[in-house]
Amino acid sequence: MADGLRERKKQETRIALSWAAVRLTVEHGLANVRIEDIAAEAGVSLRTFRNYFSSKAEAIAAREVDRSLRIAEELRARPADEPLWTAIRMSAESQFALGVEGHGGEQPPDERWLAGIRLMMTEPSLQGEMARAHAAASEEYAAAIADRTGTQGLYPRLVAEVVGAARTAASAEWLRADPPRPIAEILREVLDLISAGLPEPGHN
Amino acid sequence: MADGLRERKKQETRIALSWAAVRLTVEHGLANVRIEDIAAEAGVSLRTFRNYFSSKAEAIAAREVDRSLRIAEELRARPADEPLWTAIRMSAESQFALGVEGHGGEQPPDERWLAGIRLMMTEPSLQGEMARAHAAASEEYAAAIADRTGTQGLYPRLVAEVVGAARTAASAEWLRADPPRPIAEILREVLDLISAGLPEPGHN
DNA sequence: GACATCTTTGCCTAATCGGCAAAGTTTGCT
DNA sequence: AGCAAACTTTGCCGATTAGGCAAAGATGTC
Repeated sequence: MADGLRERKKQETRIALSWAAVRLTVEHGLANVRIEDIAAEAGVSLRTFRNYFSSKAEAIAAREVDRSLRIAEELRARPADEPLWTAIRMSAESQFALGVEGHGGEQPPDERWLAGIRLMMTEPSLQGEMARAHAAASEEYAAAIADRTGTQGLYPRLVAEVVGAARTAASAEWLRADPPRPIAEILREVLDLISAGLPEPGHN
Repeated sequence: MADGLRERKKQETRIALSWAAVRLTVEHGLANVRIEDIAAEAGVSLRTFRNYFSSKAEAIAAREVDRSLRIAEELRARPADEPLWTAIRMSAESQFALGVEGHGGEQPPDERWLAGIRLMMTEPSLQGEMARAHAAASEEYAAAIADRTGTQGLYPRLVAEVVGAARTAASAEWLRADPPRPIAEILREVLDLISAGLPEPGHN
C-alpha cells in the first residue's frame, strides 16, 4: 500500500511534533523550549523527536516545507495547457502561507496568536531555517516545473528559486504590513511584479 | 576611529576561522571536523570560535555572507543614473560566487580543490546554511536598493530576495555544469532571464 | 500465523551551546 | 604619558544537543 497505517501515523507524529514546537515557541520563546518539552507535548520520546527533526527550528519550519510540497503537487495538477505563470500563481495562492491556517481549523486570525507568530519570526535562527526549508523544497518544485515546461537544467531551478524568493518576500511583507493585508493578495502582487521583470518603479 | 586596530583584528580572526573551516571540511568532510579543530587551526580558543560563529556551517558560509555584503556595497557605488538592472548585474558579477577565488590569491581553478568544494556543497546542512546566509545579507541588499530607487516596503525586499535566488540558481548550475562554465556567464544569463520576466521557453 | 521490515525507545558517549568572570587589549580623554 | 572605559579573548562549567546502537513494539506481506 502506498499509504498504509504506518505512513499515516508517521505523518501524524510529524505534524504533532511540528505543532507542539510552534505552540510552545509562540508561548515561551524559542530559547526557553527544550526539545524534550516538545517531545513530551507531542507524546513521544525525546529520541523519537530526533528521528524526525534535527533541531527545534527544523520542526517549526516543517509545516512550511509541507506547504511547499503541496504547492508543487498543486502545480503538477494544473492543466498542462495553462500558461506557466498562471499555473504558478494559482498553485501558490492555493496554499497561502505561514502558520495562520490549520491550528485545528480555520480560525479567524487570532490577534494574540498572530502577535506570537510575528515575535517568533524575528528569531534569526528561525528566519534561517525558513530559508533552508525553501531550499529543501525547491528541488521538488523545480522538478514539477521541468516536467511541465519540458525544459531541463537551469531554467526550472531558477524559476523554483525565484518563486521561493517571492514567497519569502511576501511573508516578510505580510508580517510587516500595518494595516494587515491578506497574504494571497500580497503574493499575487509579488508574482505579477516578477513576471513583469521587476520593472524599476518610476523609471519608464 | 571607524576601523581601528581592534576592528581589523576582528575581521582577520573571522576570516581565518572561516577559512580554516572550509579547508578542514574540504579535506576531511564536515562530520569529521570538530569546531575545536577549526579553532586550533586558526590559532584561537574554542570559546572564541563560539563568539564569532554559532556552528561549523555558519563559519563556512561566512565568506558567502561577506561576498553578499560586498555586492551590496558595490551596488551603492554604482552611478545613480544607471538603470537598476544594469547596476545589479554589474555589482553581482563584480564578486562572482562561491569559494573559488581567494584561497590566498587568484589561483587557477585547482581541480582537486574544486572537487572538494563540490563535495562539500552536497552536504544538506551546508546548502541550508547558504540559504540562510543569503537571507541574512538580504536585509542589507534591500536597503541598498531602497536607497537607490527611492522606494520602500515590498519592492526593494522583493528584488533583494530575487537576486539571492538568482545567485543560488547560478551556483547550483555552476556546480552541475559539465563542461564547466564560468560563473559570471551563468549569472549574466540568469539575471537577463529574470529581468525579462522569466518567459516560458518555447511559449511565444 | 510466521517472518520481514520499519518505528519507537532507552542508553550511552561525545560534542555543542552559551553564561559568567578573570585577564589582556585597544581606545578615548585629559 | 596616564588612566579609565569599553571591548575581546579565554577558561570553566553545567545544561543541552547529537547521533550510534540494539532491544522492544508495530505493521505489512505471504
